[in-house]
Amino acid sequence: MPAKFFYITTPIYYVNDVPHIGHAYTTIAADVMARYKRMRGFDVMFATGTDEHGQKIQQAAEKRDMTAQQLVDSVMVNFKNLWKELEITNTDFIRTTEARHERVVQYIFSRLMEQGDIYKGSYKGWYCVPCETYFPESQIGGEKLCPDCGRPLQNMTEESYFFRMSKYERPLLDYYEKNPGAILPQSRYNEVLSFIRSGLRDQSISRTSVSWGVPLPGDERHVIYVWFDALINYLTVCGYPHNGELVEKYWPTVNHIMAKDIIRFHCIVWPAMLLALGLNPPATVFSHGWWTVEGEKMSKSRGNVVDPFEMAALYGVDAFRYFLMREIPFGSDGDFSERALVGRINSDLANDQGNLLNRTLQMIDNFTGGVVPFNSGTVEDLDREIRTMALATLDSYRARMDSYAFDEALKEIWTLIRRANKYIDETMPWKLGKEGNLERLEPVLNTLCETLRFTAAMVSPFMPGTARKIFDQLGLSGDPTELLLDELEWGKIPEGCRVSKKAVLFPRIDLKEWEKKKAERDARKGATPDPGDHEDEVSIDDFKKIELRVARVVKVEAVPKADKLYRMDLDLGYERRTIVSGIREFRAPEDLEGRQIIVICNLKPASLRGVVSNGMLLAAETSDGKSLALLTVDQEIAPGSRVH
RNA sequence: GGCGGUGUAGCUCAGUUGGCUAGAGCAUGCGGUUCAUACCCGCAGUGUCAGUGGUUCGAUUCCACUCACCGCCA
Repeated sequence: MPAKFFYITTPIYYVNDVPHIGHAYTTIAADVMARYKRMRGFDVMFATGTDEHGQKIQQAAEKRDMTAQQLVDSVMVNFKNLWKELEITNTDFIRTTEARHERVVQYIFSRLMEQGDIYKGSYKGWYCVPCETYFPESQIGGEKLCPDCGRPLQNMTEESYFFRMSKYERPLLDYYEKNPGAILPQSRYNEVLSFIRSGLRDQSISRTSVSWGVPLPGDERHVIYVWFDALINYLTVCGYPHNGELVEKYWPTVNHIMAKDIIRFHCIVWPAMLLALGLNPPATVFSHGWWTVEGEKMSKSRGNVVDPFEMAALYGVDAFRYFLMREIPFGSDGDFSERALVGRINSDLANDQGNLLNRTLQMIDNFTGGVVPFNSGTVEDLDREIRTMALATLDSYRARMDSYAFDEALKEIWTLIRRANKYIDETMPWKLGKEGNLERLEPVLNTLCETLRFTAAMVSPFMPGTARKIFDQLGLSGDPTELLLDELEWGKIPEGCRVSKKAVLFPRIDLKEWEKKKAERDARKGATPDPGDHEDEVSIDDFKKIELRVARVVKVEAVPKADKLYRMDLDLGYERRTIVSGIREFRAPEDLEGRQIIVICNLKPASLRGVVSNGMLLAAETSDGKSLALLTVDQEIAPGSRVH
């Protein structure tokens, strides 16, 4: 049989960030696919890693008074540890600061330069220094503020090397038109194609303003832009260019998994680079959705970032993995809530799956002396129906897995599990046992054990630990994560297989108790708020530039079509003025009118939802954004008084 | 503004090329069962299938428009 190869990757994660649920999700999905492909007989290469270059890293290191290398060395470990904790079976872990990688980046750059796909030019545009990004005119408006962080943009002209991407517009279109499955889900495919059709421009791939990166061969004033550098990791892992054999085996099969925010690099820039190198574009680029948390966008400033280490510790690695893969279709956005996770644990894992194993084992202990009945008794239609269903489930499971429909694959398994629970009620093995009807009891219990064996096999890419426990308790030898699905046959439980009932797979979580503990955890988290980012030092003169004054709130009304905004009329003594503030969700108008507040008077006016705001009030907000306190004065003072 | 998508049971969603009484899981109510983790099994539901109009013998499914929300546009 000719060997089958499969290469799957996660993005390399930027180390200027602690690992969160988003990283975990991508990597778990890739791991599930990698494990599944191994069980289909593929020789799998599975790579993840860290992106360690770029200006943000450089700046973060300076702030902490360490070298960039020291910083990345220390932070990178968080990712490695998480993957170990989550039982990720990656075969490589690539860091962009490794020599093996930098060599490949420089090789590729030089080669593309030689063949005329890279040229030197200059880049002009509006640049945000902290975000390391140029923004198009269409996104920045008249204020020239960064759409991400709100800070002022700089009009920059920078000497830069360019990748001749425009040249690959037609070849890319040809490729995608011939390979409609190369970008999944389909909605992303459509987006990418319409983007390419609107015309491709050459891509800037170097920076002179940054020093932490791969030096550009032949022009040391430049550093290679992080994205160009980062994408190449996929080839480095594959042994490009020196290990032609490896490239030949794995590269044609490469699947890139990532979140939807970075598809353009993966579906346009990267495939164009590959075409330039004479390599095939990725076989599949799958972009999945984003998780909100308890219905809200996850962000550091809100303080609602989900820590995967914490979730795994609280609920177990398998339950966490199961939830992420089951809760939403791969490709869609979804909401992460601990309550929903607990719901899935109780209903799917404890009641349906865990209980099926538990009650089956108990009956084997009670009625057949702890040994799985073997090839005996009278098999009836009902037993054959279960067998047929298990085999059909295995088929549809494979089809779902092959198309990344993880949630559907799991639903297929659970339909079988529910059927098996019903089968117990239909056959009433406990009654057969008490009656001593072994003729009927034995095939029934055997059918149940076979069903459990099948479900363990199918579930093992998602929940490897659980699959092993099921095998262990059924008394089966071997590792379910290592078996081959295509060789899975019904009726192969060996003679004399002795079960050993142990702790239940998933204990039911008592909701009342859980709520109490959750409240305690939340309270503890609130006690030490996340300080967020700190600002640079300022001089007293800087501070004096900010004109703070006491104002009396005269009138407050909601801004139409804006959930969060108030239009507030203020009395400053020497004048009246209007400001717009985003505190509607925290205070009612009657709680504000008549109060004295602190206002920045010399803030540049800004129009919010069509209302011009001439200043800003001051308020304190917790890092989770859930509560807010207004700044005021501790006794009445003339409106307009200056605050120093 | 341009292109694309979504709107179905209390919640999360499935509904193939238009056709039997519109489905699943969770949650709710009632009944059964006792091997089992107060579990499992059965039954019961509720739906102007976003709205309006059109094509058709027949529309959740096709077409047009309206409303709401979302994605992409370096």
